[in-house]
Amino acid sequence: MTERKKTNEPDTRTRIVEAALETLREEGFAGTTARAIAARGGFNQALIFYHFGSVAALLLEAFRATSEEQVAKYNAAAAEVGSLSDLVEIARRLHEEDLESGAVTVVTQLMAAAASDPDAGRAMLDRFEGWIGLVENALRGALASNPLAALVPVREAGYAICAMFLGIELMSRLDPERSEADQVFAMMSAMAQLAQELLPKVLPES
Amino acid sequence: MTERKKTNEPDTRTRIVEAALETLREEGFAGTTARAIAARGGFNQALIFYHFGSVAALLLEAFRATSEEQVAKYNAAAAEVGSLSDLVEIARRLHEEDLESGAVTVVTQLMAAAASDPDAGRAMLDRFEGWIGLVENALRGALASNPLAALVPVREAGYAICAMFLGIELMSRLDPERSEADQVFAMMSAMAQLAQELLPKVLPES
DNA sequence: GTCTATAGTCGGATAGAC
DNA sequence: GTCTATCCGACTATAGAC
Repeated sequence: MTERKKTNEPDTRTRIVEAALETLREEGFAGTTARAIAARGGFNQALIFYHFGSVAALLLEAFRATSEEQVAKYNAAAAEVGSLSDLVEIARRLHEEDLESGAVTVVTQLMAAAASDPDAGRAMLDRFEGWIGLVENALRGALASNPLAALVPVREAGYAICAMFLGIELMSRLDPERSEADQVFAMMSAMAQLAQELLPKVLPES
Repeated sequence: MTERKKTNEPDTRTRIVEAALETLREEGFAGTTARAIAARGGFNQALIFYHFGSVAALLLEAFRATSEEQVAKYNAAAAEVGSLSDLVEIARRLHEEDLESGAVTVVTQLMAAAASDPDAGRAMLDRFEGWIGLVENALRGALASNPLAALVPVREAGYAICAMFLGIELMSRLDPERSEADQVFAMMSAMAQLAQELLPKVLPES
C-alpha cells in the first residue's frame, strides 16, 4: 500500500475508488464506465487503468473497501445488540443511512452485475461473508436472553436477513417515494416485541 | 395484439421476448444487447427495433410477459395455501424451479438495471405489484386458521417476503454451488412448524 | 504519476432493398 | 415483415509526451 501523506487531500487511488462508488450509486452498473467515473471524480480516465488495470478490477476493489468500512462501522453496533428489537433497530438505521450514502445500493448493483460472471460472483460472495457474519453476531446477541436461541440456526437466519435487506434495498431504489421500507421495519419491530413477550411463556429456559 | 396463427411456430414478437429473457438470464443485464438477443434467438437484429422500438421497451415488455405468466402460475398454488408451512413450501418450489427457468433472476436483473432510471423504476414497481399481491394472498390463506392473523399486517409481510426472495435469488446466483438457499428454506420450514404449534397456546382466538 | 491522443471494438438505431 | 448495410456515438485500453 502507498504511504499516506499528511495532507487533507486523499491519494489518487482513494479518489478513484470513491468516484467509482459514487458513480455506481448514481448511475447504476451499466452507467459506471471509466469515462463516467473520471468525469465524476475530476481526474483523467487513463488513471483508472494505470492504478487498477481495468474497470472491473477497480469495482472489485471498491466493493472490498466499502464492505470493510461498513462492516467495521456496524460491528460495533452489532456487539451491543441484546434483543430482537435492537436488531431491527440497527437494520432500520442502516437502511436510513443508506438513503444518503447508498452503500447497500452499491452492493446490489455489483451483485446483479456479477451474476453472469462466475469469477466475479465468487469474489463478491467471499467479500459479502463479512456482512453475513455481522448479522450472525448481532443475532447471537439478540437471542442470548431468549429461549428461541436453541431453536434458531444463526447462520441460516443471518443469511435470510441479509437477503431480505438486499431485497428491500433493491425494491426501494425503484421509486424511493413509494418505498414501503419504513412500514416493513415498523412491522418487524412489532413482531420482535411480540416474540420477546410471548415466547418465554411457551418455551422453557434451556 | 396480433392474431395468433394456428401453427406451432410462435410469432416473431414472442420469439423476440423469449430470446430477450433467455439472454437476460444467461448474460445479465449488461450483456443483453440487441445483437446478443438476436444472435440467441436466431433472427435479425433490426426486428427488435421494428417490433419494439428500442431494447429498453423490449425488456419492459418481456418483464410484463414473464411476470403475468409466473404470477398466474403461482396464484393457483397460493390459493391452496392453508398454513405457514404451505407458504414456505411454495417459496421453496418457486426457488427450485427458478434454478432452471431463471424467471426470478430476470426480475433481479431488471430491477437492478432500473434503479438508476426513475421511469423504468416506476414501471417495474407497478408490474411487481402482482408478485406482492400473490404473496399477500398466500399469506392470508396461511394465517386464516392462526390467531397470528390479527397481529400481522399482510401487506408489509408480503413486501418483506418478496424482498427476501429477491435477495436469496441475488445471492444464490453469485455462486450456485455455494448457495445456502436450501438450508434457509429448511430453517423457515422449521420456524413455520414451530409457530403453528406454539402460537395457539399463547394467543387467544380472535 | 498524470496527461493527450488514438486505436480498435461494440452498441443502438435507421435507411432502404426485397 | 424481414433483410443488408451502415452511421455514429461510446466504450476499454494503450502508447507515448510531459
